Amino acid sequence: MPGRRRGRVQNRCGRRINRFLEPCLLLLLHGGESYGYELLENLGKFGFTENPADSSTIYRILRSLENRGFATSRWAEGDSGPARRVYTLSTAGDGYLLMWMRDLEETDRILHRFFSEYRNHMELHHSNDKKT
Amino acid sequence: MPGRRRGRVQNRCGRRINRFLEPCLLLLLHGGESYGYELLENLGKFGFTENPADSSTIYRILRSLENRGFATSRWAEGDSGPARRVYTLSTAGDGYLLMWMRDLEETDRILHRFFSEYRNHMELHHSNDKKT
DNA sequence: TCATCTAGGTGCAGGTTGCATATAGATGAA
DNA sequence: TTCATCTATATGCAACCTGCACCTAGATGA
Repeated sequence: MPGRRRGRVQNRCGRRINRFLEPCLLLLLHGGESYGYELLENLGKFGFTENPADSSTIYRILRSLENRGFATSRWAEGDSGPARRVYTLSTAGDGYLLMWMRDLEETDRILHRFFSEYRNHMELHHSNDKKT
Repeated sequence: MPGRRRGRVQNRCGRRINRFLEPCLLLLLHGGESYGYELLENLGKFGFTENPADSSTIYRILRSLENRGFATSRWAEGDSGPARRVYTLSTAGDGYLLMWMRDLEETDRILHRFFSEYRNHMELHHSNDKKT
């Protein structure tokens, strides 16, 4: 239910973490230069298989990474098909990925704090059920 | 850096999970009826201490829970201070909390898939460093 | 010639959220 | 009495994020 939309259901597909596509792209680019279309296909690693990521979001994130100095881009011809805008991660980009990693670890702690509260609460709740 | 805003830094404080305040409020309300101002204070359980949640968000979520039939509200006088709008979770609300729980567990899986990819990649990366 | 694939991109609308601000009753100190 | 402060709820706005629809255009092969 979270993420419903008027008329049609929004394709949120597990992307419940804000801007999660960004660290995924950073990690892929850390493995070597690449371009939008290829990155889109490699996102399967992160679970974007059933519900693939939207290409517009990817292109926008890549541009914003470049604007903030986390990557550089150049046009390159491939073996086939149209020219590609190939992105390379900068040193600042490496640092940014590390920052994202720490941020996501913090998110994980918050999540598990919630799980702990949930279990704790439900145990009390059920033991109260038995008493009454 | 994620979550920056023009001019000032946005207080995103690790709340990177979409609508995370909602399941927190649901869990608190599952423990018994309560009202906005009190809920705001009890959110500390979930790690909203250093950067407390914004009250406007809480009041909006409570209203939306009521609009969707997940809670009911009534005005009640307290021992002191102005009247309070007291919310009670409905049966549908219990189910909604359960749904949120499953959703967050899925989020956790996605998160750990990323961590696994990250560690995997960094190991390869470092072993390549040694070779060259 | 034309459909299809590859590749990159824009515009828009809907949803989420933090900040500023408004309102108002209750409380206690000056 | 006046006034600051606490308690309590609420609205408007702007920024941000994202999915969907749609567009352009080169390459490829039937």
